Amino acid sequence: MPIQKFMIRPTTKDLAKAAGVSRATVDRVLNGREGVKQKTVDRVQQAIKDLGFVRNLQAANLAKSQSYRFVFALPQSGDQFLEQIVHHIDEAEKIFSSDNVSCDVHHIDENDPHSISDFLDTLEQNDVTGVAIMSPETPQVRDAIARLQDRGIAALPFISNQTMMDADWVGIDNRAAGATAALLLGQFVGQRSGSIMVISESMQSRDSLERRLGFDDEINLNFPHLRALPSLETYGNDVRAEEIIAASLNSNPDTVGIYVVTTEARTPLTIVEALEIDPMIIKIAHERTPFTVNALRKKALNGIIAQDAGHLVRSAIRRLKGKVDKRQTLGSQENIRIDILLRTNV
Amino acid sequence: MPIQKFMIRPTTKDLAKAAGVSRATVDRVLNGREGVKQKTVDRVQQAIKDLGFVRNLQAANLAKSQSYRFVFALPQSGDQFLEQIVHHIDEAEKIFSSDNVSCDVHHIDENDPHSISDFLDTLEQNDVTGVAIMSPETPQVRDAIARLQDRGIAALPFISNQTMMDADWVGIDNRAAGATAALLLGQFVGQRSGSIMVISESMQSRDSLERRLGFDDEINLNFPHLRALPSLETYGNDVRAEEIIAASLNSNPDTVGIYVVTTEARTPLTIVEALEIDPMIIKIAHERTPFTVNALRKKALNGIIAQDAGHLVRSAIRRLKGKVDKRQTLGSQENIRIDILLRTNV
DNA sequence: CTTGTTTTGAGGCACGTGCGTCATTATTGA
DNA sequence: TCAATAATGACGCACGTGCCTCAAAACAAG
Repeated sequence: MPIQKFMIRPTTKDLAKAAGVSRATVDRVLNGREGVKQKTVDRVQQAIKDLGFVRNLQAANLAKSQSYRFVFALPQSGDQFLEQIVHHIDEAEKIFSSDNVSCDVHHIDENDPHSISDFLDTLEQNDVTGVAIMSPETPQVRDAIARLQDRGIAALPFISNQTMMDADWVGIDNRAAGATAALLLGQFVGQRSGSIMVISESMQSRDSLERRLGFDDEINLNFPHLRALPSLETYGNDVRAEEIIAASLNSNPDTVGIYVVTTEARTPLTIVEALEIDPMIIKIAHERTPFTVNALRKKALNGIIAQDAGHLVRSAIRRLKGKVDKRQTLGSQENIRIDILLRTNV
Repeated sequence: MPIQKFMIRPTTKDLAKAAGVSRATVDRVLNGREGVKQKTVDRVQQAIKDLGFVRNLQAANLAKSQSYRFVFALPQSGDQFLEQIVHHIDEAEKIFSSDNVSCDVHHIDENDPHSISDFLDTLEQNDVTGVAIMSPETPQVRDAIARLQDRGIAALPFISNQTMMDADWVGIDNRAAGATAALLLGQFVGQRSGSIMVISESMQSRDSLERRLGFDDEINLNFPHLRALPSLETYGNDVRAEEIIAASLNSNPDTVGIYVVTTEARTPLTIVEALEIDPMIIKIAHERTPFTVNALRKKALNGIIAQDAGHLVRSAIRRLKGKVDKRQTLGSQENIRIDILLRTNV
């Protein structure tokens, strides 16, 4: 017979029998209640090992009428990437509804660490089981996250990393993303040599900095004939953006590539397009949005370095759920890949 | 208050009250048992709509002690890609164990449609709830799949497509994958013009054919200075492979790129490497395996077009489960992306 | 020994659904 | 109208776990 029979999972009843105790005692051990002799605890633990017992989460949640209420604390910008995120949160809520997961989005002012901290402090364990926080790293936010966890609320840095929780966050390695942008741009430029314009909304954010670092490393190491110019910072000001981009093109007529570091690529790319520059100049931007996809299709953009918004959201939910259930989530599916999007695979 | 209260999901009890019937009748309607007047059915359905009732799958599975036993029917080749798939099946089994999912792998002879069909015919609903089938398209297999479904066993074409189930399969659009390979190769080659060698184990398989079609379309349309040579078919024979590759390089000294269509890139790439050809020749292959990743790292390969093996497996499981539960799985997470892997984002 | 304390067992209810049985009511046909 | 049939209700058990109470047993200290 080629097919193995399905192994019936042992229940707490089986455990009790194997350990020679009652179900009540097994229950006390499993749920860490006190009043059990160490010797008895050991016997039960041994039985758990021997039988390979894993408790039935569904049944447990049913009994507890446990439900998972997660909050995504996101910046309030009108950014298209953020819109995608919100869209995928709605979609994920449907997918996870059968696991009793519900999600809410709460917009925070990413420039006001105090208000973020205040908001996080208002959350109660009764209302919220976990929070995914997309916010720049500040001491206030860091402390608020620590307080959340003390109150028994799961917390997870989301997309924007927080140094203190190195392994425990959801997002891509921005340094590698920058390097990928550089490699793609460098290869697409080919043997031509010249300057590369680097545009960012601001170099204050950790994400932009890391991307830039990775970008420079790769260019310097593998494309010595290319020269990455200092970052042009738009500060979200369209007039300023237009001025500095035009000025840069003027003073660097050998520009062969443009790299938009920032999430919001709309402004810089629209400006670049209006300037009607040489179509041979290679243009790379980040994040898949309706705008960037359209730009790619009409060849106004040569490549997009992206992180899958849906995957980010679902991974965050799974990891928050994992924290609540005190399970460890499995690595390979939570690893967010750096996607390269071209015309043919968007 | 920024956070919405969690909506308590209505139960069958609520349904019964709302429809003015007993829980038994609600149950009869929900599970499609007969002996209920149409008028009553309608009233219950209306109540389902009104309350937005969705049955609690966990509780239902608990009551039925339902478990999902899936079989992956895979070719028996020693292919590294297939090894990855098997590895991810093991991993996925852990991830899905809390959903009562167990998976088995069964190797089939992909060249013997009869034995495949025989194997599928032996499966009983009691032993197996669903099958993911990776096999070339033949009438025998198609019919066996139809018989499976008649017997109430979910079936899903896996990676290898079957025309008859257009939308209902797990895998990538191979035509787009071929086009992506072409676009990447074309862009990497740059302004140089010349020939492109195309290597495949065999052009019999639908996958290879579709990739080749997509590849040619893209090259012809957007890279007129490049010429894709006729496919070199190795038939899995290493000696032959070496001969035809060397011969091709000899007669096409203007070769600027090499595209390995087949899943198993090891043989052709090893041969190419041994020939010590011009390192400027761009080399693109398919699928992420230890070999291709290593080749990418040491720059023996410029890019990989891949489909995420873990994602393929998990998607197959989710979709099989969806069929069994008679739910529709949500699109965006089941869409298998065409990954582009470079040195920096493997 | 007794007393007090800790540890354990027995049992029950709950969660939401599936699936029985049996009795009761509504509807139909003659 | 009466019997036959169809439709429905009332009720109970099951699934595996959490959590509670109360009593029984084991143990410690005096």
